[in-house]
Amino acid sequence: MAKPDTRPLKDQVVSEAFKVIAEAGVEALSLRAIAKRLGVSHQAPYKHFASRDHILAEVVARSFESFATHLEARPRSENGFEDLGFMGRAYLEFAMTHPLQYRLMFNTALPDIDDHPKMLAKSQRSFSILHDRLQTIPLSDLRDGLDQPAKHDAMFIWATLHGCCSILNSDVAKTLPLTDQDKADTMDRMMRRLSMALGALDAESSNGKA
Amino acid sequence: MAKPDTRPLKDQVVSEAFKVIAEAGVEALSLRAIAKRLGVSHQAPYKHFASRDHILAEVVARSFESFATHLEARPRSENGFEDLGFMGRAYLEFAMTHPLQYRLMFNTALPDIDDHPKMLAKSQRSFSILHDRLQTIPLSDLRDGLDQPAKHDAMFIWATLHGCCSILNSDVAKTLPLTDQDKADTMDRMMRRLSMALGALDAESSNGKA
DNA sequence: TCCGCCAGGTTGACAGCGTCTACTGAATGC
DNA sequence: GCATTCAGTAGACGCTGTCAACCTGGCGGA
Repeated sequence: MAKPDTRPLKDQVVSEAFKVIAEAGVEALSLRAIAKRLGVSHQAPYKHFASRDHILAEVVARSFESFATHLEARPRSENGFEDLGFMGRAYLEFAMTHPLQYRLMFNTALPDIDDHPKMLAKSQRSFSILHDRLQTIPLSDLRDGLDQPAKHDAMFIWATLHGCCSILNSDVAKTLPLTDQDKADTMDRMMRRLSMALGALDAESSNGKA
Repeated sequence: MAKPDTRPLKDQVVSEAFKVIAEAGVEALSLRAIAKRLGVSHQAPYKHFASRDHILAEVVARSFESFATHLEARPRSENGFEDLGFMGRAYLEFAMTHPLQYRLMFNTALPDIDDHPKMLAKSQRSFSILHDRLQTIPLSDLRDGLDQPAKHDAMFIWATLHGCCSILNSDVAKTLPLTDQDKADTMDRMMRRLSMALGALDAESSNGKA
């Protein structure tokens, strides 16, 4: 027997929306369905949120928060490259275990950021975790004369990680004959190639961990 | 004065849907709006498509087709690595000039593939262009014992390219202070890091083209 | 020539959606 | 004790995709 939820309706709405999106994706989010499930009229949520987008922004912000928390909670290492590897693993882990939440954050047409400063702040924090970590790691110099190498390398690493899980979780991947083992292998190889790209691993010296 | 479109309604519907998606994204696709714009009743398209998803699948298939065509039309090189580089450029080029179409193919919840074999075939062709090209290039051996290295390396390259333009075009990127120059720089650096990852470029020898 | 079929168009209806407006009742402040 | 404000309800509007019934012009066969 479920105990009745005594939290303010505002919190209940966000929780319920979060649950719906995690289970069925953002397309399935319906204000009226949520209101019905919470046992209130279809207009009640409007007393707490100006529009559907405002609820969505709240869920997105919350998703970024738990994503950042997951990254911070990775195993730590004194060795910068190893630590970066842990972060990469944590990134992939989150994306593969929370695919719809991940898709919501990175693959969706989000509400206008100007209207939702909280969402903006939470999303920026996720990127700065990666960027800050990179600052203290001696990556191989590419001598391409860019003035903010850490920023571009952060983008590169992010892009690779994102691309990997985004593709593996995408509908397009379903069009390819990929087993779960294939996916795991792809992630492993990607992590090794990533190490090579950053100058942390030679082709010759690699038959195990990065 | 626009000449009246004399093609079968079926073609007109697909063209119009394609146009809407390229201009305003898949969320803006409305059957009734299309019918109105074509000057027919809202039910007319149903004589040619079983549902909205069937129209969508047609547009997706067409998008994959033009994507593959764009990849095939890249400048060619006898040098395998250079040719791969051209392909990467062509990939980024398409994604940056057709952002909504790209997003449709790779970042959208697509119609069920089992119901749309044509869409499936067109999407597989895009991947096989990359995969086939890789087969004849001597990439650095990672000695990780995977039995289909080309497949996993194709996934890696695809993931990196996809991640790059997916992120640069995503709404999340708008939350970061990125100028157009930054984006171009990120793409350049990514292409160089990609070369390094594949063993085609040393850190020391790189201050120009890959 | 007439009949029937049928592909391709029409109109009308339905449920679901987000959102606007108006109303109600309870709590709060002066 | 009255006014204001907050939280929730109820109904309507226009939009969506989809189902059903109806109409119509052209074609094939008798």
